[in-house]
Parts: sequence; C-alpha cells; structure tokens
Amino acid sequence: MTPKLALLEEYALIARALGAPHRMMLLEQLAQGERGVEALADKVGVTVANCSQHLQLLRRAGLVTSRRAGKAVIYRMTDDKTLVLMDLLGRIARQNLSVVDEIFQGLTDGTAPEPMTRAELAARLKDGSVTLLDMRPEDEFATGHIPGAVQVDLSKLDAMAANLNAAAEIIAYCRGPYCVYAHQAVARLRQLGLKARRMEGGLPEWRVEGRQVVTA
Amino acid sequence: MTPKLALLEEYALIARALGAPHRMMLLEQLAQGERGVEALADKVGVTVANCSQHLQLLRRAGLVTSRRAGKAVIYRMTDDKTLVLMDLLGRIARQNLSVVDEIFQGLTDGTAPEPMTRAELAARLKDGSVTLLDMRPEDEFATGHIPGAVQVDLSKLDAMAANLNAAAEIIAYCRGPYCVYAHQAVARLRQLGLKARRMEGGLPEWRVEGRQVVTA
DNA sequence: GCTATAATCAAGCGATTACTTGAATGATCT
DNA sequence: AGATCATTCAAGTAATCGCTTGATTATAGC
Repeated sequence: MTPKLALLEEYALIARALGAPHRMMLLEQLAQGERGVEALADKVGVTVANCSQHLQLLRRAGLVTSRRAGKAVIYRMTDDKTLVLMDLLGRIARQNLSVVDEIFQGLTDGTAPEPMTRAELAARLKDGSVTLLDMRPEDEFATGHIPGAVQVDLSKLDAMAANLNAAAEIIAYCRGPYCVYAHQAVARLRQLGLKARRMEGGLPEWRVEGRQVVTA
Repeated sequence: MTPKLALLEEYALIARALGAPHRMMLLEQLAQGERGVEALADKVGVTVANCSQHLQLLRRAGLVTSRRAGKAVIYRMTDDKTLVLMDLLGRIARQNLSVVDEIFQGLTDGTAPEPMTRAELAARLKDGSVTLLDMRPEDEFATGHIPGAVQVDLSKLDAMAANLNAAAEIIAYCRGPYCVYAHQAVARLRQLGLKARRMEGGLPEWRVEGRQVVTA
C-alpha cells in the first residue's frame, strides 16, 4: 500500500499544479513557446516574485523545465501531453459543470457552429477558400502563427470586418482551449452577418501536430 | 478577462478535486461501479465523515453524482472521460517525474514487457490462448469482471502459479492505471519463470469500450 | 412513535497555499 | 570592481485544505 500512496501523492502534485487559474494561464503562455519570468508575469498579470513561485511549483510537478540564458531564466513546457490534459480538463468542465457551459453560452450566444478541425483547415488553406484570423495579441502573433493568418485584436475586429470577403468562410483561432478570443470573435462576426467559425484548439495544438508555423 | 478567470476557476476546481490521493482512490473505486459512502470509506481507509466530505468536493467539481437508495446514498462517476483524464495524469507523471518512474521500476524490476492492448486481449480470449488473472479483491471481482478471468489475491499468487499452464501466456489486470496489483503480479510470475504481461488499463477501461463484463 | 442505520453537518486543529514585501543571489556590462 | 538587470529567497498574512470529533438529519423497520 505504501508504494501506491507514494505514486498517488506524485499524481496529486501534478493535479494541484493545475489547480490555480494563474498557473493555468502560465501554462497557456508556455504552450505558445518558451518565455522568461518577467514576460510571463506581465502576460498573466502577477508580480514577478509570485510568478517565479508559481513556475517553481510547476517545475516541481514536472510540467515545466527551465534553463538559463544570460541573466534570464527561460521556462518551457516539458511535455506536449500536458496540452491534451488541459484540453480534456476543459471539455470535462464544460460537459459536467453547468456554470461553465453557461459562461460559454454567454460568450457565443449559443448559435456558434462546431469548430473546424485543424486537418480540414490545413486543406482549405491550400486552396485559399478561407480567411484565417489570429486573435492573439500582436507580440504572440509575431512569435509564431499559422501561415496565411492575419492578426486582429478583438477591439479592432469591427473595423476590419468591413474589408473581409463576405463569400469566403472566416476561421478564427487563438491560444488554445482556455482562450476565449476566438469564441468572442466568431460571435461578433456572426452578429455582423459573416460566415465565421473557430478552429479547433489553438496555435499550440496546431504546432504539436507538426503543422507549419511562421516564425519571425 | 473576467469570464476567462471564471472559467479557469472552474477548471481549477476540477484539477484540485484530483489533487489528493484519497480522492483519487475514491474515483478509482467509483470507476468500477457505483458505491455507497460507507463501502467507499472502507475501501479507501478513511472515516465515513471524511469520505462524505471528499465525495461532496468531487460532486462540486462535477466528477461524481449521487442518488438516494433507501437510507443509503449511492455515488457514481459522472463522466467516462474522467478515466482518460486520470490515465493521462499517470502517464505524464511517469514520463516527467523521475520519482514516479523509479517507483514503477521498483515494482516491476524493470524487465516487464509492454502491456497487451485490450483489443488484442479480446481476440486472444476468443481462441483461448491466454490465461487471464483478475488481481482485484474478491468482492470487486464479484461485482463485475472480464469473462474467463480467474480471481487471485496477490498473497495467493505463488500457490496458484504452480497450477498454471506454462505454455499459455498469462495476462493480469486490476482496477486501472492507479492500481499496482497487476504490476506486482506480473513481476512475481516472471520471477517464477512464467510468461506474464499486464493488460493495458483495468476493468473500467475495458467496460467503457463496450466490451463484455460478467456481473453477478 | 421509537430505534437503528446511513450520511451529512459543524466546529476545531495543524498544515498548506496564494500572495505581498523586501532582501539576496547570479550574470552581464561598463 | 561596481552598477544593473532578472530571478529567486525569506518572512509574514489571510484563506483554504485534510482530517478528527461529536452532534444532526434522513430513511427504514418494528
């Protein structure tokens, strides 16, 4: 019975590492690429010291690895499977917690169609029959994005919607399953009478599948 | 930003629900079938009051549902996907936390072959070319088991090993990814010079795939 | 209604957690 | 060597967690 408890204690360590919103945001950021502590703290909205503490906890749980680069310490995700874990967590939450489903209903007004699979999007991009929007902030877009994507801030969506080809279907993506930008973009575009859907997952999931990413 | 935080708070609730060994054990038990509070408390080794508290926390996280049956309250898993989540958690732990890998090495002496997939086992059971051992306690075996399996307690394994057909491959299974009985059984049988492997996953995973289960 | 059974509630304890603040490293640049 | 920048450490606080103990609520049988 003792080795079993020891195992479960370690599993629990990982589960608890996921058990705080700020750490989930850190993982969401790290899923897009490696980052230093200060950059992460900025993005997530915590103090640097606090961010460092969270990162150390994630490291103890094995979810994150660090290396030194000059005077900076660069953190990155240890294992791509963590993305699957986070996605699954979200799907379970949405299915079993009515609060979560309600929040999504609120974000999307409930009329949003199923997201397009990444495989289908890849095919559609080849024949140019879709417009692809990257809803993440500009700096994240610059770090890496899907070829052919156009970066738009949510606040500037209305302005740019006028210039969009109304015939082509619009596909929006963002950071991944915890990010709501693409949801909000699709809801807005559909309000404006455009054909819009989300891409399934986000850039990290796209990258993990070995699909092409534009890096600056 | 506020809806996103609200979402993450809910996801975190689920993650934290998995963040305690005793609750993982409760879920492991519930994965085998619905149970009352006292039965769960006995199996997991906690007081009834404490067990009830854990179950309520799991319920708040949506992982578990309850119904009343006479004077008993019966709990059951809400969603089969939770099994996948737990399995993934274990796999990530094993891959990224060296402590976990070491514990497994200790349990299996490191020579254990890859487990047999459930699909292959199902096929092999049809042509009778394997001996199937259910390493769970007798009462759990009675509640439901794979057709053709023989129940053995780990403590009685040596005695029964003598009677086993040395030609047929032996496959052992137990409760699932958090259970170590099958690991230990395989290690022991191989020490005794027999051809033994684990089945991938446990009875819950077998059942979820829609495969046949014998119920009393 | 009374009693027994099964589960939950309520209060309390020590341990842990998330965060803040301010000081201490570690590495680079001049 | 001294100054600067990025990160970590250390100490403290309020909140939460896991568990215990004892009382309380629901249901069933007599």
